[in-house]
This record gives sequence, C-alpha cells and structure tokens, in this order.
Amino acid sequence: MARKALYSVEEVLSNAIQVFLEHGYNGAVMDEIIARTDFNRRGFYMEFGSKQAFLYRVLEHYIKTHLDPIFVHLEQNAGLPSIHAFFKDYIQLVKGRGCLLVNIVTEMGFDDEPVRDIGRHHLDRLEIGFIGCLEKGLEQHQVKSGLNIEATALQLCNYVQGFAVTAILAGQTDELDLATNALLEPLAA
Amino acid sequence: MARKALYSVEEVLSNAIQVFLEHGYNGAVMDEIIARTDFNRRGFYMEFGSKQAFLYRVLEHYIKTHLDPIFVHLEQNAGLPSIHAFFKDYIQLVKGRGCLLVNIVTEMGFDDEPVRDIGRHHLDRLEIGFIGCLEKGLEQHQVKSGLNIEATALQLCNYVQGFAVTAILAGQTDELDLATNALLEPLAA
DNA sequence: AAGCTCAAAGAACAGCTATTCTTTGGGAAC
DNA sequence: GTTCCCAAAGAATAGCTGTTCTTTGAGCTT
Repeated sequence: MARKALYSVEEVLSNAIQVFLEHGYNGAVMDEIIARTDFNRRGFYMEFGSKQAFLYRVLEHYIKTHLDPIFVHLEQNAGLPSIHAFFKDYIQLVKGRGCLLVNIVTEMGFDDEPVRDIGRHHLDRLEIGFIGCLEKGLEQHQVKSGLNIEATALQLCNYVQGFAVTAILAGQTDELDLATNALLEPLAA
Repeated sequence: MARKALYSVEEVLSNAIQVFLEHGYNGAVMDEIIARTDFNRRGFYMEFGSKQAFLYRVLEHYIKTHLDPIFVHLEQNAGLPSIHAFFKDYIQLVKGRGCLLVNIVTEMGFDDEPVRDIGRHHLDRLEIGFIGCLEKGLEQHQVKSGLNIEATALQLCNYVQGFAVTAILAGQTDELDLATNALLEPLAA
C-alpha cells in the first residue's frame, strides 16, 4: 500500500486561522496559506476543493476550537461569575488580533449569505447564553434586583462585538481588561 | 485652452464608499470602482495615484461627510438628548450596510498602521464626545446621579462598534432602533 | 471657424493568484 | 529487495487585477 498522509487537517485549519486573522479573506494569498499551514497544494485542493470552501472549514474550526470553549462558560450557567469568566477568556482570545468571525462578517457579510448566517447564529447563541446567566444571577441575588434582563443581555452582546473591533486597535494593552471591569461592575448586586 | 474635467472628486469619493462597503478593500476591483464612480482610468490614476492612496481618500471623505455630521450631535453637547440623536443617526447610517471605518479596520487593521491610527482617533473622539454629554447630562439632572461617567462612556463606545457589526447581520430590520432604546433607557434619571 | 489641449474611453500590459499538472521519492505490502 | 501507490514539492497555466498607454474627440481660445 501507499504511504499515509502526514498532514493533520486539524493542524492545517489551526494554522490557517492566524493567516486569515492577519490579512482577511481576500488579502490572504494561497502561497502564504500553503506555506504557513505546512500543507501542499495538491493535498489542499483534494481536501478542501477551493479557497472559499476552505474558509468555511476554517471558520467552523475557529468556532469549534476557539469560541465554543469560551461559550461553555455561559452554557454551564453559573450566573454572574460565568459572565465574568466568559469576558476574561474572550478578551484573551481577541487581544491584539480581533475575532475571525467578526472580521469575516465585516469583510464579506454583504456579499456572502452563509457567512451572514453563521454570524447571526453566533449572535443568537450569545444572547441566549447571557440571558440564561442573568436569570440565574437574579435568582441567586448576584445581580441587582429589578435588572432588565433582555436589555442587559443585548448590552453584553454589544460589548462582545465592540471588543472584537477595539481589540485590533488597542493592541496588547490591558485596556480591554479594565473596560470589562468597568462594564460589568454596575450589574452586581 | 483645453476642456475642463467633468468629474467631481467629491462625487467619485461618494460613489466609491458604496463599493468598498459592499466588497471591502481587497474584494473591490478597479473595474467596478471605475465603472461605479463614473470616472475614467487615466483620470483616476492622475488624481489618486493608486488604489491604496484612493482608499485613504475615500476613508477621509467618509469620515468628513458621513461620520462628522453625526459627531456634531455629541460635540454640540446638549446632554442626554445629544446621545439619543447620535445613535438615531448612526443607526440610520449603518443599517444594512455596516460602517466603512469599522469594516476597513477589521479587514486591514492588522497590516495597515495608518488605518489603525484613523480608527484609534475615531474611538478617542467618540469617547470624549460621550464623556462631555454625560457630564452635561449629569449637571442638568437628565441622567441618573452617581453614574460612573468614564465607565458609561466606554459602554457607549462599545455599543457603537457593536452596532457597526450587528448592522450587517440585522439587515433592514429595526432591531437596532429597539436596542438603542433598551440600552439608553437605564441611563435616564 | 480653426487649432490646440487635454479629458474620456477603453485596449494593452505586466505581475499576481487560484487552481491544475508533473515529477519525484518515501514507505507499505509481499 | 522489489513493486507500486500515492504524498510532497513545486512548476505550469489560465484568468484576473492594478496600472499604463493609445486613440479619439469635445470644448476653450483666438
């Protein structure tokens, strides 16, 4: 039999995240993608078919490996501490880099419906997660009583998108960490 | 003497905004830019020099014609109503389209220092504007007394960036208008 | 009206980019 | 050890993209 493939799809996708983060979709050229993913052209097109199909796979992988583990905080629903933990990890993720999903949505969302759908789904999930945590926080008297949960969840969703943009501008400063504290403190009971 | 140029630089820049909003910088091709700006190639390169130099001009024009008139609300500093007016106009601007400045920052910010500088400047201006309005609002008892001004301004800045992203996903719905009300209401006295 | 200058239109070009094809050689199976 | 299959590497290709060049003719000046 023939030799086995040496590359790991997982690893290729992980390496590609960084390239798309740096240059966006249209700015990332195949030569760099091939080089930095430690892949080879033939294998690339056999595995993924096209640059665009590849992007969708990278996005899916980014969500699974980078965003999902952060969402877990919200989904395990421990009230306000979950929200704090979520933001702490999210900021760590986007600091000096931005968020791949947000970057791709702003670059291609107008033209690309699948990308818009993924973005919307992510936003819905975020909102639901926050609502759950705020309800729990209210139950357990962690958050100010009388808090408008729907409006607050919306507010937190906006912080997330806003951080994704600010993270690119703020570089490696801890501007965002300070902001989180300032933003979440008013919620506490 | 020779005939005079027929095109108006102002108009070319205005038309280009739409093209960059739809496809981003790298996704916008010269053929479409030339066609939709009602310009001609030779004139284009005489006037602007290159696609990249053109982008900076378009960005500058976008800020002057689209963002500045909205910032005026904050700078005339009439307290809370100024903030409301700001968001009303901003949402009108970005609805279904997004914000060119935010889109360009997320697409090219990592690679392009001038773009990052413009983005940072815009963010600073926004924060200063909000702080001014909140101070005035506090003076005039329009906003809740004891409000943490710095933190609230930060919060409002995040709403702005967040809206720019959400606007692409929300399309033409009035989701954002409803969100504004929910977000600003808690500030009122 | 005639001549001249430069804007408009778009053809041409050079370099780049996504994709495909060719060659090479590593290693599994016997 | 030999054979053979397929992965790796990268050369080749076709089409696209930013930029420049050529041609044409509109309108200002006299």
